[in-house]
Amino acid sequence: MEQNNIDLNVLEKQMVENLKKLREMGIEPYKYSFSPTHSVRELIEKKEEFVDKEIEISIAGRMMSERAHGKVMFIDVKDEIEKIQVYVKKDIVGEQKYLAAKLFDIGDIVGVKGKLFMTHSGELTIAATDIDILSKALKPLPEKFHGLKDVEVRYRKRYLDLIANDESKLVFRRRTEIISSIRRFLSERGYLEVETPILQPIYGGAFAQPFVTHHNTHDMELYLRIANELYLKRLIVGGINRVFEFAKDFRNEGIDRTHNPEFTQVEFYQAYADYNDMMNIVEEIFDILVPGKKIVYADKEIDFTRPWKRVDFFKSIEEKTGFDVRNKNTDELKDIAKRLNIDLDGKKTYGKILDEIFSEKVQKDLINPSFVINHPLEISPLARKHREIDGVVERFEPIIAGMEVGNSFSELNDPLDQRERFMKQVEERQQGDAEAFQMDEDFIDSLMYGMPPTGGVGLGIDRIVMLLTNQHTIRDVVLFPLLKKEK
RNA sequence: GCGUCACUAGCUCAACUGGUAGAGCAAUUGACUCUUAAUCAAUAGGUUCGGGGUUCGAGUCCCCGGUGACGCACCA
Repeated sequence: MEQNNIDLNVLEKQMVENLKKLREMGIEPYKYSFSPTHSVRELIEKKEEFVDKEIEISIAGRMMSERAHGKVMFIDVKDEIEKIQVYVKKDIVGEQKYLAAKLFDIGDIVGVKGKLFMTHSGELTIAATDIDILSKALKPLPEKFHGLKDVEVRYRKRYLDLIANDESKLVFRRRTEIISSIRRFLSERGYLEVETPILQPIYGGAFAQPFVTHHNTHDMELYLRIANELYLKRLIVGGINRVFEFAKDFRNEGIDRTHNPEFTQVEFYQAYADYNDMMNIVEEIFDILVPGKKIVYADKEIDFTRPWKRVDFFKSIEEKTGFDVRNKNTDELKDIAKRLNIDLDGKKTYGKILDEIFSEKVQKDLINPSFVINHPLEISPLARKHREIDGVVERFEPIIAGMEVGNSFSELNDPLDQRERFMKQVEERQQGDAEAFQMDEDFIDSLMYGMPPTGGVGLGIDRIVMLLTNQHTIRDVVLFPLLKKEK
């Protein structure tokens, strides 16, 4: 304790000093509980019921600022986002309480009892009959006017960001509302919410490198899931005909504006549906999320009016570039990419080159919500072959503001075809593609018992929240984004 | 992983081509019984991210390291 004091700066010393003085006055600065009669928001909403009435109300919250005037002081108390002014008058609360209140610091958690009135300047205010400290702060808050701007501190100490920046708190409230809306939508349509393993002995369902961990008792390697697709499909086999899960997935990859190593997806599967049905459902979900149809994201207006544009993978490339990239081999694709001035850098595989051409020439310009449909078979090992077009699968990706926000297929339910696709993946893995799939015999086994025709969708929650809150980095919609260790 | 830029008081920011590190808020003391970015007067607060170097002299220039932001790569 004594040693710690050496590190304290002047402000912190002062706050510890105030704590001691309060204890000397017989006031315990860390109370066990307090029962506010109202939230500040309730008082603001129902002020007519209370102003100038003989009704004693109480609130609790954090002291955000203080204006002392001799024998009177004004304190702003904030409980969630809403703030209310408290009028503390020596004549009303008494000498002892007033002296104690003077020892409170900005940042302290206080409980206030009193009656509501309007000041001469028209501000809703509690005339305190009693004010008590509930929890003493020992470090000063960020400055009141400019707030907290240092992005590193905002991410490392999110609590300070939430205290100082209301916009930040609103983003996270909105995030929860979005998740609740989607959950309600799916539940109302008869989808069963389930939980599937995060620790998986074989990972799959997406192209990504996993985080690896170890179970001591069984002495086995486990992977943090990169997707939950293969488990949800097992449940479809089991006769849970509509199923969904909000899942934290983990991918051992780089971090940028749209990628955090752990992120949230909702995946949902519906038996007897195909990808056309699933496109309609995705549109319906956004009907609910964007009731006004239009939003502004990064200064661009985005119109969610249905139906969204369908953009055929190969046709759109041909329209944009004049090149038909179907049925080309890897070398031919490389040549086309070169002629289109696309820098392929490290990209070598067939799928990666195709995807790069698509991203550069088509996807970037898809601002209004669009479904990219009918992807190449080679890059879609879990999607079933298109019913009419050769070489492509029944798959779509919703693209909004140029950003991929999901992925969906008519699910491959032919176990023999699935085994072949896995074999191809295993070959690519052997050729050094670290993101290729592992063989999953247990999953194929489940398909052998018969999976109904099924449509499945995965939606990236973080990116959807970014869009709907106009945030331009995933870190601003994830409460505790991954950062390096300090020091 | 690579490149560019940033890091100064608790917070938000200054400090010209190298020349005594400053302001506002927050804090302390005093005045003030309807203030609200309260006001007035005074006081205190710094390992300029860390380490090394160049120099008479480094917040400023050079090197190494740390953390972050942005871009690139990875994430088909």
